[in-house]
Amino acid sequence: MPADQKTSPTPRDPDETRRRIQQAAFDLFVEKGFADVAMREIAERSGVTKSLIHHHFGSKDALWKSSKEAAFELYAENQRKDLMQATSSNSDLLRRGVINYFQFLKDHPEVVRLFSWSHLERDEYLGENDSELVRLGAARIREAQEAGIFRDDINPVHVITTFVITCTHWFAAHSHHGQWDGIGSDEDFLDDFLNIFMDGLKPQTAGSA
Amino acid sequence: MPADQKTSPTPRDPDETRRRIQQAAFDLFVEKGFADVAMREIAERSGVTKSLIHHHFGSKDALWKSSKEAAFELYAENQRKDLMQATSSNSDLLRRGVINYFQFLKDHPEVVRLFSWSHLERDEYLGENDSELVRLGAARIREAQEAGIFRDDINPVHVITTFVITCTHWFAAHSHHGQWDGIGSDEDFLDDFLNIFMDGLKPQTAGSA
DNA sequence: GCGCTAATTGACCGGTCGGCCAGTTTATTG
DNA sequence: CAATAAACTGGCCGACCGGTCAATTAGCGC
Repeated sequence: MPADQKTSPTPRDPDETRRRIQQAAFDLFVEKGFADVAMREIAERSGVTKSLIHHHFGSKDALWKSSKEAAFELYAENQRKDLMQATSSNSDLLRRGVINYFQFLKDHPEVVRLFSWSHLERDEYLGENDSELVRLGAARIREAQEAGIFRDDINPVHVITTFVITCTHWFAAHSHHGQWDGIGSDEDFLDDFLNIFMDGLKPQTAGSA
Repeated sequence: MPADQKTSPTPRDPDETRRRIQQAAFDLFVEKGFADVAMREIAERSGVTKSLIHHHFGSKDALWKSSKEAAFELYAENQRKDLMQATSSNSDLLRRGVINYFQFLKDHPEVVRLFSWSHLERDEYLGENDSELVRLGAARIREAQEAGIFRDDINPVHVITTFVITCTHWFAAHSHHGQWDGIGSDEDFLDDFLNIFMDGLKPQTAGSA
């Protein structure tokens, strides 16, 4: 045959194929959620036949689960690193934790979105897995309370919850509320939030209303 | 009469029919989002044929839009009422606003969920509509800052954003994080959040870190 | 009563869904 | 160089998707 030989017909590489399928599925799930993604789309985007996806992953559900695992792995790795490296208890520790968490979410919007989909679909996978992280964080807060660094009339879990919620939802909300009049950049918001939050956590000087 | 006669074959009531379709659609959209709801389900749940839904609403999209409008109407009514009734600027005003907002979300979890779906689907309907409310709220904060009630080194919009985000996401997150070790009730969390938040908003006494 | 409009139905459309299966092609390996 | 397993393909399946349409039925003014 003339010029257009197929440059070695098909250099097979199952690992790479698997990876590309996984990636395509991940991107689509992040964008549209589980229900609105078709196997055909995943096949098309990864340049592979639908059958091959079933060969590698078995089902759409398995692919979805695999995507959640990938996202959670990213998330958990970051959080564990941050929680473990801390040795002493002081006010800056929490501040740095919040900044780190905030930055992670900013760098990984796809994780935020995938988690949101998963939660709305009443998936329990994430809730089961991150409770360990919350427990670790709450323990740190409690230490700081006992050391007199933070006020001790607050449930430590609620401190964690507040900052996790605020950071996460800031990014989840960012796209659609982005045009709110006078809203600032990510950094501006983080500054303001930290100022309120950290000052509100200071031990109170008795005579507060 | 012998119990099970059909009580006049079909007592037509188009308004009631419309209402039932609307309600069934709303409930299903809240539960599963737009993509995962089938017209056939809506028909079945409202005890009506699929064709009749098209007769009354035209299309699935129209039904979806109608659901969003209904949810937003509930939401906006509550918010407007709260923002309008305020006449003077003081610290308790914001506190009461937060409590009211929190209570509304607690009473209307379906609104929270529908908004979440809508946002994830990158719908701009809500963002366009609630910016007015945010502007009003931010103006109130600014007044309080100018009156020396709140610290003035914070962007008022970020104050609104923080409390809206936290309240909303508390309920959005509530179901899946409900089992976090040591997490408290809605009221406990609101108390703790308000304590941190309101104290953090107090004017700072110069020498703060 | 009569006729018109609107409510309501069931059958049906083309298209897409996730999944399956019977093959073909490639790499490995003995 | 066979033989075997795995990677990969195209075609097909029944189920379901949102939407349409012609036909029936009920309400309502005259």
